[in-house]
Amino acid sequence: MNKTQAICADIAQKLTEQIENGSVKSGDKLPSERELCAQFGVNHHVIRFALARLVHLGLVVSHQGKGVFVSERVHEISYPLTNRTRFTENLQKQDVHADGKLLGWQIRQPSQKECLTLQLNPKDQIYDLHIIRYASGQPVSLTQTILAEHHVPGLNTFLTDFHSLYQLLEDHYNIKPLRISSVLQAVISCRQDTEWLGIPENVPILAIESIANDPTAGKPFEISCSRLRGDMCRCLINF
Amino acid sequence: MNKTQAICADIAQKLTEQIENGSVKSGDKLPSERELCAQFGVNHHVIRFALARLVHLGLVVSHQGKGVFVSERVHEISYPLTNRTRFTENLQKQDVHADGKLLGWQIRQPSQKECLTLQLNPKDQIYDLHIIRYASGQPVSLTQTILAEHHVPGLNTFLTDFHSLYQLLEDHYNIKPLRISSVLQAVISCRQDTEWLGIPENVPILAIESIANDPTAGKPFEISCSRLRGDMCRCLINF
DNA sequence: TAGTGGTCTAGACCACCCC
DNA sequence: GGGTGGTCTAGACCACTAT
Repeated sequence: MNKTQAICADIAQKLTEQIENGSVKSGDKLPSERELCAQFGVNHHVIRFALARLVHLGLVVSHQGKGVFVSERVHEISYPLTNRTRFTENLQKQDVHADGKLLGWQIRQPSQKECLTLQLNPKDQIYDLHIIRYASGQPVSLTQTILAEHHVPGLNTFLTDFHSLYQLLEDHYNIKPLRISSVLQAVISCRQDTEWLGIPENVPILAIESIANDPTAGKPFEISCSRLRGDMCRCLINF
Repeated sequence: MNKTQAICADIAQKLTEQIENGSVKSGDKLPSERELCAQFGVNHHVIRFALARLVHLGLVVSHQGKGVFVSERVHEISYPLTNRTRFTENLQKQDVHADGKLLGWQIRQPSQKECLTLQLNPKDQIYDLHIIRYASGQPVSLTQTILAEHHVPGLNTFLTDFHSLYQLLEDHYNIKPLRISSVLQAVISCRQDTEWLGIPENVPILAIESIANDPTAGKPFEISCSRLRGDMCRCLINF
C-alpha cells in the first residue's frame, strides 16, 4: 500500500536491529551523521529523523560535538508501590544508593483543589517543596510535595541540609505518612524534565500523584506529584 | 546562554498557549502549515517540527489531506487497579460502554519465562490471545494474554464470539482470576500501537504486566501484557 | 582547526481529501 | 484541480568538543 515513505523508518529499523543484536554495543559511538548519510545514501535530515526515533525509544543518547552513543543499560529501578513506600528505603533494599536534593521551596496559599484534598481553610498556608531524587547518583525523579504549614511548623529550619523528606518528618515531627492513594499516568517529558533529569524531550515519563495520611491524626497530610524517568523506573504492585 | 534555536520551540509554545487559553477550541482546525509558515515567517519544516511537539503532547491530531485539529478532550478513563479489576466491569461502573475484540490467537509452546511464571512443563502448550479493548467505541488498549492450554481446554471453540475474556472464563470454566501482581512502566508508542489504537508514534503508553491466579487452585493462571493509551488512561490505586 | 551534532531555509514531489 | 499534510534533497550556518 503506502510504501513511499519507507526510507526513514527503514533506517531507524536497521539501526535499531544493529543495537539489539549487539553489533554495536552499549556505550559505543555510532558513525557520525555525515558518515551515515553516505552509508545510506540519504540526506542529513533523514538520518536525524531516524536517530530521533532511537532517542525517543531510549536506545541512544546524543551529545553535541561528541557523537551519538548507544545507551548504557541504565540500572532499572524496581519501585514497589505500597502504603509505606519510601524512596530512600526502597532503593537501599535493592543495594542502590539513594539521595534527594531540595531544588526549592516556598510557603504559599493553597489552591482550591489543594484545600479540598488536604481539608484546609483557604487562609491556611502550605509548604510547596520541589525535590529531585537520585539513584546511584543518577537523577530519576522530580517531585512536588505539598504539606500544610500547621502540620509541620518551622519546617523551613530543617531544609538546609535536606536528604530524605520522610526521614526528616520522622526525626523532627515523629510523623510516618501512610500513602492512601496513587494515580499513575504515562506522559511525555517536558522542558523541566529535560533540564533536571538530563533526558531529551518526547521521552516517556511515569507521573504519579499520591495522597498520604498522617496515621496518628487519621487525616490527609501530603500531596505529592512525582515524575519518574520511564526508562529507569518500573512500578511494582502486589495485591 | 543558548538562545539561537528559540524559533521552533517558541512557535510550539505560542501554539500551545493558543490552545490552552481557548482561543482555538477543541475540535477546531488549525491554520494550514502553509498559512502558519507565512504567519510566523518561517520554513515549512520549522512549523512541522513545532506541530510534532503538539502531537506528542496530545494537544492536536493531524489528518493528511484535511488539516491539523485540536484534540477533542478524550474522555479520560479512570482505571482502578485491584486484584479483582475487570476491564468491562470497571468501565460500566463509570457509565462508559466497554467492549473487546479478539485480534488473533494461537496455541504455541511457552517461552522459558512463561514456563517459569505459570509453573508449566516445557512441553505444555499455551493459548496466546491478542485483544483490543474499546471504551465508548474508541480503542484504548492492546493486551496479550497467556493462558495454559490445560487450564482452559477447548478455549478455541468459545473464541468466535468474543467480547469479554473474564466473562468467558466465568461462564465456561467457572474461573474468576485474581490479580496478584502488576508492573507498570511508561513507554513510547510503537508501530503496533499506532496501527491498532489509531495514535501517532512517540506518544506515551502505559504498559502493565500482570499475573493472575486461579483462586480455587491457588496457582498462577494468566500472564497479561497491556498497553494503554497514555492520554486516555489514569490508573488508580488505593491502599 | 577540524569534526560532531543542531537549527533553519528553499524548494521538489508525493499521498490523500474534497469539490 | 486545488487544497491539505508528509517525505526527501541540497546546502548554509551555528554551537559544542576535542586536540
